[in-house]
Amino acid sequence: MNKPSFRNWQSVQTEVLRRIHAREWEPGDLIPNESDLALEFGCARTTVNRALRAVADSGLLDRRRKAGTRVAEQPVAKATLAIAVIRNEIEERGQYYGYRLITRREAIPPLAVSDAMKSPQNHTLLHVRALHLADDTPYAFEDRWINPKVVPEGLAESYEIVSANEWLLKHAPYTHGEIAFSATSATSEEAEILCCNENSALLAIDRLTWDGSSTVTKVRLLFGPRHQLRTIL
Amino acid sequence: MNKPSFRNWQSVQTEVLRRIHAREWEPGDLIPNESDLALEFGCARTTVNRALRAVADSGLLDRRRKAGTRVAEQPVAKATLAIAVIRNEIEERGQYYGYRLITRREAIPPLAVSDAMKSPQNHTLLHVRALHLADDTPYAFEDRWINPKVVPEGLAESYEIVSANEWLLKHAPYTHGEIAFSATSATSEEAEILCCNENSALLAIDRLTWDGSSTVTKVRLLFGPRHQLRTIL
DNA sequence: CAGTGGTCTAGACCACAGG
DNA sequence: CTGTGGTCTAGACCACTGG
Repeated sequence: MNKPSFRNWQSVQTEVLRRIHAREWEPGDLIPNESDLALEFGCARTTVNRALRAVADSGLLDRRRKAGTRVAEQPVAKATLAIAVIRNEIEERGQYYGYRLITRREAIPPLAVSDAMKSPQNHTLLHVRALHLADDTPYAFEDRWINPKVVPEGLAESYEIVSANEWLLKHAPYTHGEIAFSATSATSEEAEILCCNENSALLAIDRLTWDGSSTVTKVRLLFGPRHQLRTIL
Repeated sequence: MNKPSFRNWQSVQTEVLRRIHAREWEPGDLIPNESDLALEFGCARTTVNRALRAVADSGLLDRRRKAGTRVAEQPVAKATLAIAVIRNEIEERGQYYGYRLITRREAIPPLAVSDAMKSPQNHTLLHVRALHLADDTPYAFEDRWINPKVVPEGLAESYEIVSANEWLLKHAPYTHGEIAFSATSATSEEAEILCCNENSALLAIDRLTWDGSSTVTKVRLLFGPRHQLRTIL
């Protein structure tokens, strides 16, 4: 029985995944080190490294210097959600995108918001609320606070044609952010905006983005009933 | 003005991110090719490649052979959610994990389930329902269907002590899966189980896992009101 | 201290797709 | 057809950390 040769890191990865799946390497097992595998696979250690790194990133292997590489006992599934501009999201489904500005004003935010944005309590922020539609049906309600200290040009924008969602992505760079998914009951106002029943269960996405140590914007997106966020594992 | 030298791919990545953030390279711009950057940065092309690949993975660059590398016009934020075993999730918060089996029986699933699992309509599956608790408070309701054709050993397990969530991860390998997040109103039964009000908005996670071309299991996890899934961008 | 993974290098060949 | 990114190689040094 000949050893097949592995010419690229993807094929090495496939073989590694096969061994894990076939329980040739069982959960908790220490697998051979990179040099040995390189020898066995007939390729350079770099190639083995690339493959093992990819598998480790997916959560199936635990790697530690000196301790070696082990098959994870309880692999942590990682679901990656792509959060695109809402317009693209809708158009990629082949639907017609619509947008309607609801309100736009400068205001002192509620405590929960100024708090989360670490903004002084009496400080005015730009508050924009708008509706995104797919094929003329309400799709998502966007409720956003923008920090004019960080994005002063944002005050000059009306957000009547271009949504804040899109405008900010183009004009307000950010370094990092947080995102949270939750469920909430539609208030009567939200129900009216989204054309659903009051107390319908809505999927909410809250995002807070930072540019260095300043908060750029905080947004809550409410999706219509039965909306799903899907991805593969 | 000296050119600082970049000794590792992380520092190259940092510099690339800085240029994008500082708009030295604007959205849509074609950036220099790898060889030129390697020259400029005083490192090997491999190192530049590694750095650019990392940035591209995060969505800030678009790379195409021959066409070169461009700064993304509308970077797609990618939120990666780690879906761990519920017990670990709770224990990592420093809470006490509890588990209670609600029902366990072999049954013919409703059409929606047999359909999604691509199982023959009259085929019996194992149906397990259980509650996960954090500090004796209901945390998540697990409603699961298991395919005994794929996991026959699963029929011998009582799931009274070890949750199906945990048992399957250890004993039923899978190759791929789908996951969906949504919001739903608590039925009266769900409300009773989770100790919340009927019609409360609950966060639901639906997972379907495959082993090759066979469905292993389909599970719906319902989390108590106000539960959030959080991650960083 | 010594073994492991992490990374760098210089050079090479290749696959792909733009013009 | 040609320039770009994608990858491989062999060898080297380094950083971390387990024993």
